[in-house]
Amino acid sequence: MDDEPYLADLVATALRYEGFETATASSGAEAVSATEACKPDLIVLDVMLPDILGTEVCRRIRASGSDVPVVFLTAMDATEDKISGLTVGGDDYVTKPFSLEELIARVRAVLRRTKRAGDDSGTLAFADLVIDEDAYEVRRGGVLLDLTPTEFKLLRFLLTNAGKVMSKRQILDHVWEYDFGGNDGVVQTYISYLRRKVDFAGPPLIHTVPRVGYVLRLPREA
Amino acid sequence: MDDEPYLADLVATALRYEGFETATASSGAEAVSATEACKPDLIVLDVMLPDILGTEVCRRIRASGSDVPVVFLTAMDATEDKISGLTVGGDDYVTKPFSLEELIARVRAVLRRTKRAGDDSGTLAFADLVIDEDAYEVRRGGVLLDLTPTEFKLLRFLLTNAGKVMSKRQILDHVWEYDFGGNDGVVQTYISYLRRKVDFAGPPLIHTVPRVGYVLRLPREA
DNA sequence: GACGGGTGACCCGGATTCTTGTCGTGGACG
DNA sequence: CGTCCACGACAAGAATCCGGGTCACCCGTC
Repeated sequence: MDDEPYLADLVATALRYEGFETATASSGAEAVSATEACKPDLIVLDVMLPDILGTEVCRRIRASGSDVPVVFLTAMDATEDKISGLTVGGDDYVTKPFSLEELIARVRAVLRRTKRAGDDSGTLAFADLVIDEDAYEVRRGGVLLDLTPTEFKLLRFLLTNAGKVMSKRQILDHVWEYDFGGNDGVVQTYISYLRRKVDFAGPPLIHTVPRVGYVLRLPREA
Repeated sequence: MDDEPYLADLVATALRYEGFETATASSGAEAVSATEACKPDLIVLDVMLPDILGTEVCRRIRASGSDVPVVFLTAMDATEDKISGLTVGGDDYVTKPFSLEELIARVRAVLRRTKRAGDDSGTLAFADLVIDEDAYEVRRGGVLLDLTPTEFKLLRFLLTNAGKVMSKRQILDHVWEYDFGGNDGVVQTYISYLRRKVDFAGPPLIHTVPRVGYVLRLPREA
């Protein structure tokens, strides 16, 4: 499934954390056979594999008659990868280095799209806060908010974990790219940015739990 | 399982005390083989091991097809494992120095999450006292209490051991970090703080057993 | 070169933690 | 019955830690 072993584990763990069942493969050949054995609902596939290209893996899987959704992991610079990835039947791709939060959002989006449930419209909501993942839009009480990408991902993470206190470290691990080396002072800064935009009008939804972390939740009753 | 022998024993003892069955390994290689032999429900793994990195141990365990949950113990300053907690394929991580109480709470949380029970929502309760670990909230008879982190951990410890008298020493050993150097006068102080907040309204739940310790229990019938 | 997003450093004010000290209680013992 | 002592409750205070905000720098793009 991946060329860097720890990356496969990282992805698998993050997905398991979100309640998905996972299996990993360490080579393209293994990935093909594992797909036939496990009949997965979705495959996360690195383009760079030790034996063959991920795109080739995807082609073989398709050739075997499976239409399982595939999300590619691709190096940032490789613009060619993107093109070939989607043309070979991938459903989406994420460029490295990515954040776990980003990957999981894509996985959910693809699953949502392929399962024609239609009940879930690609929006997340909490109180009067609505996130449209497809349009990359956030509205508070109907008013469109102008967020930077990092702000958007941070808010989406807080929203998907609404009611749960997340530590700065957890936030850093999920929202920032997996090879980010900095400390978690950044999180404070971005919480500050978000508050300015999200809690500008209306009751505050982003709360600090001192020495523990941050939560998205309704304000306490007075 | 650990690089500092006494730490492994400390953790094992604490877990056994909580009713878990435990086995320890003193090196990474041993840990891998012991995992295959014992089929544990969960592994507590120190990142710094004498032979190989804990992350490598985790990788090998995963490679052998096991998806057993792993909780990492990691040094805070961690210049090495900048590749932070989740980045190594674990389900959760605790930074050293930690309190046993904290570690056990994490272990329970991971077990709760991985077992698709879903019925247990992460709350503990005794009488009209309810602790929500996700939201870091405590309520007495529905009224929200404002506790500091240390107060929270102390109350959680008393609650998980409701009805059992815990000595000041035990409390100190479980609630405070394992390398805490102070004396147990601090326990008295925090019991005092807790009483002021928890037993403020309603019958007292925190009781002193002179010369023995403290208990959380219902008041005696008059 | 200008611009905007992202990061890390800094300072301040306030909360939190831990220590110390005083006071009160209850039991032991002469 | 009086005294002493151990222990616990709590108050007060000092040191530390941490959150919030601001600001300056870096780096990419246009």
